[in-house]
Amino acid sequence: MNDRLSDTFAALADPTRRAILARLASGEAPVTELAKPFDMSMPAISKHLKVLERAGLVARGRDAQYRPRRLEAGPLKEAAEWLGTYRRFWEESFERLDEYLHELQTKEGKHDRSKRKK
Amino acid sequence: MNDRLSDTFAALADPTRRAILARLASGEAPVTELAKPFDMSMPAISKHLKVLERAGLVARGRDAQYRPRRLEAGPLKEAAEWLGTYRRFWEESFERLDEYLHELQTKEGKHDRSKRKK
DNA sequence: TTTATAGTTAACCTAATAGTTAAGTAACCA
DNA sequence: TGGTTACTTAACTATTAGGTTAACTATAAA
Repeated sequence: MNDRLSDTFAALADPTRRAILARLASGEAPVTELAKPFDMSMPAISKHLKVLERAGLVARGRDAQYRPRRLEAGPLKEAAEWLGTYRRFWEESFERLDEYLHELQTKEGKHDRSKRKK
Repeated sequence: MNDRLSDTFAALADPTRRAILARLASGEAPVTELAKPFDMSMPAISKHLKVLERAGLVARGRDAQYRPRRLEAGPLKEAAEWLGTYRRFWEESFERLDEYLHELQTKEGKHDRSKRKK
């Protein structure tokens, strides 16, 4: 998995990492603070952060002994754009559902009452 | 990784699988056809398909000895919605870049020329 | 009834992931 | 100077992922 999109999706495929991003959405934070919500060792968090950094989703700052992380949205945008090319498929299914419901409504009572609930 | 979103992102984190989805976007297809573009054994493709199916991205039909796959967009929609909650971040960075460029333009030559390259 | 086509399952290998503990580095604080 | 806080790195372990070949199943076609 060497391409950008693969790295991004792989980074997002973990709830801990998504939670870290969610936290960073409300502002930059040092590692110890990012680690707080998780029942996990510091090195484990460090590794998750490294994954997020390699994917370009998170950047590392420095402030005294702190290494505050901040969100970098570029790769999220790319991922969203990739998904966007499939938008018509989920919109289509709504159209079909719509169509189906409409059909049910207009054909109401014409046949198959026996199988209708209540 | 047991949650839906993790399974979805994990499934998307592989270029072969994304290419399979892209192919399925232009209509359902049997496994042998899906396999054609790849220099990879059939069982490998079978495994990729299984990953896509477990994530709910692909459904399996049957027609004689064929097991045609089709795209299921539901999980793509969920993923897109998750990403959408971060939209303001990539829009914001454009705003900030814009702002910065504007600032550069209006403050041009006022200070710190010494540190400017070239 | 045999043969070919389409696909899956099993068994195996290697490399990467996700976690651990223990030890190291860097900056501040008394 | 010496301790404390905030990390990171190293070394290890267990599990999962992605690939292979070989063998199996199911349907069609001769």
